[in-house]
Amino acid sequence: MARYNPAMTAPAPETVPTPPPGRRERKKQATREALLDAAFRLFGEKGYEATTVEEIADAVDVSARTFFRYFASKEDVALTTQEEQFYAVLDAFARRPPEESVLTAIRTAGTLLVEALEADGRDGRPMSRFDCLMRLTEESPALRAGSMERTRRKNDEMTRVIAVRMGADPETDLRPRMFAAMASTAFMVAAEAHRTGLGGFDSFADALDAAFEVLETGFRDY
Amino acid sequence: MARYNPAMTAPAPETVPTPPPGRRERKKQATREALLDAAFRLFGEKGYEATTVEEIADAVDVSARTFFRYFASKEDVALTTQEEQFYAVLDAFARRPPEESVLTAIRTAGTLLVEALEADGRDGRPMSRFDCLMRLTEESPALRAGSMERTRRKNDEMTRVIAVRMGADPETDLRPRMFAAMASTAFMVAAEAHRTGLGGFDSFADALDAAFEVLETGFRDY
DNA sequence: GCTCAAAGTGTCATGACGTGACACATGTCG
DNA sequence: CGACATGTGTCACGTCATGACACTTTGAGC
Repeated sequence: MARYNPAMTAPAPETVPTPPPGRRERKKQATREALLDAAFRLFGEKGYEATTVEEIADAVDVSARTFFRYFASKEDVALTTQEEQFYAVLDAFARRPPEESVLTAIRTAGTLLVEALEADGRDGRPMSRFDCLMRLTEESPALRAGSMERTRRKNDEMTRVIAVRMGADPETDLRPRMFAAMASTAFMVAAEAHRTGLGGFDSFADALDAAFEVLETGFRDY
Repeated sequence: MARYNPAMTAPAPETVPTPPPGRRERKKQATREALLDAAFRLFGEKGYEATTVEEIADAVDVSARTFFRYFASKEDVALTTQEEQFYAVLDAFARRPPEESVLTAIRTAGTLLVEALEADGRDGRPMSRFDCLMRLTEESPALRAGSMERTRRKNDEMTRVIAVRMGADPETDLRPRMFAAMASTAFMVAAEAHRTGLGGFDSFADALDAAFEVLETGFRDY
């Protein structure tokens, strides 16, 4: 497993679809970011359940109603980050060299990304959203539930990409879907192991690697 | 689980822990059952989200406050059934002959139970809670989320039982936990396939068998 | 049978999440 | 500037969930 991170994504050179964002759009983005920041700061200080939407909105000096125009729910503001991370993994997976097996490609893509995220949180930074979310997910069953449901929905997309690599039809062949779900399972078990200290892994990346190793070895011979 | 079908489990001959349930206890059980019945009837008629706790309580002629003394939440009343089914599988798994592999034992236990549940729903019965719950879970993301989170929590118990069969230490060895999670995954993917018609399985049991077959075959060679 | 304590229930109040309606203000563009 | 679109605040409402307290039923002991 590669241990460091070779320049991951060369963002596809898009055909300048950037109509210079006007003041309105900029303000919107600023508000959104401010809400995210306030939310994670408060979540970190008081916990997820104990933080109310009103507090988040107040911290940014907008009405609670406005909060809900940016995020569908309190859960949403917490899990948006995770959603982005999922797409990062999906993207990295799709870019792995085609000669890699499905499992190897997912494993590599996932591990590299997690390592990058973890490195990001070090060097005295207050606490990355990644780490914060990890703690929140440990603390709140409701959030965990939401997180899993989102993962499940995203698995449709993962399934399609896997099916392409396998040359299988995801509508009739259960394997792509099962593989996607099994990979998600590896992530979730690794997260749980890391959060709760189970297995004594030093990092999420280590736990994830161990989880994938189990997938690699298989289930049959026990 | 069957609405009737008295004592499918030969209850371990316990040392007469049955202090003849008095009128109080009987009334409580009756209320609980009535709430469950009303809930599933309304859920079936109007859907999960559209049914309010007040309606359920009214249907049984108790206050909404009382409802919450029987069930922690609306979700709870819907998923209690599933919880029982989980324990049925866990129990059946634990009773499989010790020479069976972990995977075979889970697969057999799960498939047998699902077949029994499905058979239960046939022959003109209105609609078993099993089927109803399947539909609800399809319809409501919130319920699905809750269902998965509960499954995840239950996996701790499954992990322990698997660890025993493997002779492994669940605190340091990730495998039992991963196997438990993978088995749950098989159930969830099968349920999804069955609900959405994906793969064209005639029954949940068929879908489940196919999902387990993927686990059996493994992930490595694709 | 009577009394008393425990357990179950109803009522009221409260708080948080989430949404619809409508008016206001702030930007965007001709 | 003026017209229009878009974002925001305010108000009202419905639902879930919980705490507090009082009232009733039930079970147990005498």
